[in-house]
Amino acid sequence: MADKSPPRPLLAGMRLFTSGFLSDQERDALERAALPPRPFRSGTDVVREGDVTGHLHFLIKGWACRYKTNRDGGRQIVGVSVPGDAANLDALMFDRLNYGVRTLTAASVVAIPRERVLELAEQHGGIARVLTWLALVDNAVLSEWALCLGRLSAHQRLAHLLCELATRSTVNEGNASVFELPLTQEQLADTLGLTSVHVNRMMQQLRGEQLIVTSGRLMTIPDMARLRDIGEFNPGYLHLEDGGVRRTPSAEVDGMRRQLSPRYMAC
Amino acid sequence: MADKSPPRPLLAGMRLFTSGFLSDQERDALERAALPPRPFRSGTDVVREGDVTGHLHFLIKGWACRYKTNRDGGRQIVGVSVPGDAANLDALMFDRLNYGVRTLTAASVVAIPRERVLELAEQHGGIARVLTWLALVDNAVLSEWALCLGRLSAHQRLAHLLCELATRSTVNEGNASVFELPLTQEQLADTLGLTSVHVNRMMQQLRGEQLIVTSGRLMTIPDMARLRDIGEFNPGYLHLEDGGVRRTPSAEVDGMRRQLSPRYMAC
DNA sequence: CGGGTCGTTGACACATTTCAAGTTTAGTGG
DNA sequence: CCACTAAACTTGAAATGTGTCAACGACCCG
Repeated sequence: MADKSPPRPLLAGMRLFTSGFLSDQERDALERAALPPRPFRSGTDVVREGDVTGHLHFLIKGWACRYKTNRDGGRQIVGVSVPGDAANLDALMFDRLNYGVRTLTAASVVAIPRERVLELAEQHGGIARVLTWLALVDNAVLSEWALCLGRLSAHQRLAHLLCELATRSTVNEGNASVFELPLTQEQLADTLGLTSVHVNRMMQQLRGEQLIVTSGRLMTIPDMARLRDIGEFNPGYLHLEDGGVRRTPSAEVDGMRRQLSPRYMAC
Repeated sequence: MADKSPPRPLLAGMRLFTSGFLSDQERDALERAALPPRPFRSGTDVVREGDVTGHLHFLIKGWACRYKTNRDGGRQIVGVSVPGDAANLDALMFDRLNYGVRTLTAASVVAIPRERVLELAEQHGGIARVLTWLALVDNAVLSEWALCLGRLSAHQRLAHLLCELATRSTVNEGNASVFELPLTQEQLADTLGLTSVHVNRMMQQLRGEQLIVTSGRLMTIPDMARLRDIGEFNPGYLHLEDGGVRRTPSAEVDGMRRQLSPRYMAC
């Protein structure tokens, strides 16, 4: 019953919470560590490339992206964050970010001081675990993007990205999908390693094939199955369903068994 | 003083250890959890794409890679592991890997059962922390690769990769670098999102520019600075120097200060 | 009404792929 | 140690996907 009463349901929708790793007590501790939400205009930097930052940023509302630039100004988006996502997990361990974080829409962002998170992770197993889990999910997404960038055609890449964004931003309703896509064609290009001109053409192709229907920012995918097939998109890598390996259930006795057995070869 | 005496210096060279997060006690605990090393021939799968695995794999000797394939057999290498690296951190949290792990040379691999690692992370703050750190480093490398794949020319990409591998595989001696590069041109191509034919041509170009000298598997880079410049390579993202935020030194009092101050805006 | 961002188009240039040989190197068994 | 084979590396010519440049139109917001 101290003086500071934290605004309660700040982090409620965060993937950090919904993934099911945390006890109520752990959620409370994180809520208490969170700073008041901060609003951002669309297209502004939350953190600049190479900044020294002492805070983790979580997206309450709006979209954002991580991006890197090369010498002659080429931009590569290396991550898209939708509401509920962490924007810069790396800040937990690294002083200097090797990417910038920029909003793609107007957004509301909650920061938590890195040191507080590290302390909490030390005290609470669930928090330590969910952080590792989040990092590994980011990893899985980046690996998939590497496959796309390296081995898929422009046509496929665009299909793949649209599938991913549709899947992450909406609850799937049947085989169709409707959602607000805030990325401009140039931003899509920066994500896909293409030119905005070429993204435009590929988008027209997808429209011509009746794979997407657009009206302003609204994107409709009439037949997700077909678009998934084109883009070789399989949502497994997003790990939307799983998560929440809570404690370590039968691990104690199991671990001993495995330790003594020479049958580990069958890993 | 139980019956099982663990082979002691198994993990000694692992980045897990050398990053300086762990106490002696924590190292011991990990050593005890490690299974006996297993030898692999060059070019064999440690874990196949999509396998269910219950073990984390660490490379004691030799090189390996993580790879993914698309529908028509195109392969993309999404990670290269040198001795000391973890090969499949994701196994810590995910039942099914969305990539395969294949040796690039003859190799020796130590496995640790995932459940044991999770238990240990629960009990030891340092272990939890080093795992998160390793995941975030993997992340930083993948982001950099995304930038390369999306926004660098073939010439630059090859230069960049050679710089990275040189940096990771050897101690830097002055401005030159000599190391065994076990990747075939086809494997380089699978890493760079190119064709082996084109990698061949780019390699000849680099040779012609005196940026590299090859003799068999031996790769010599006479002037690292120049090659770094070509490939826009900056080793920061590898996080070879840093690591080892040990406990949370002045964090207690610092954290409080920051919590009360409205100056967090300057993050 | 005016200015700026975003989307669209066309013609052309070029980096990279594809295909289809050839040559060298490394590994294996006799 | 040689012969044999498969894998790795090279080479050239032609095809093509994507980039570049430059312009124009649509739309939004003040």
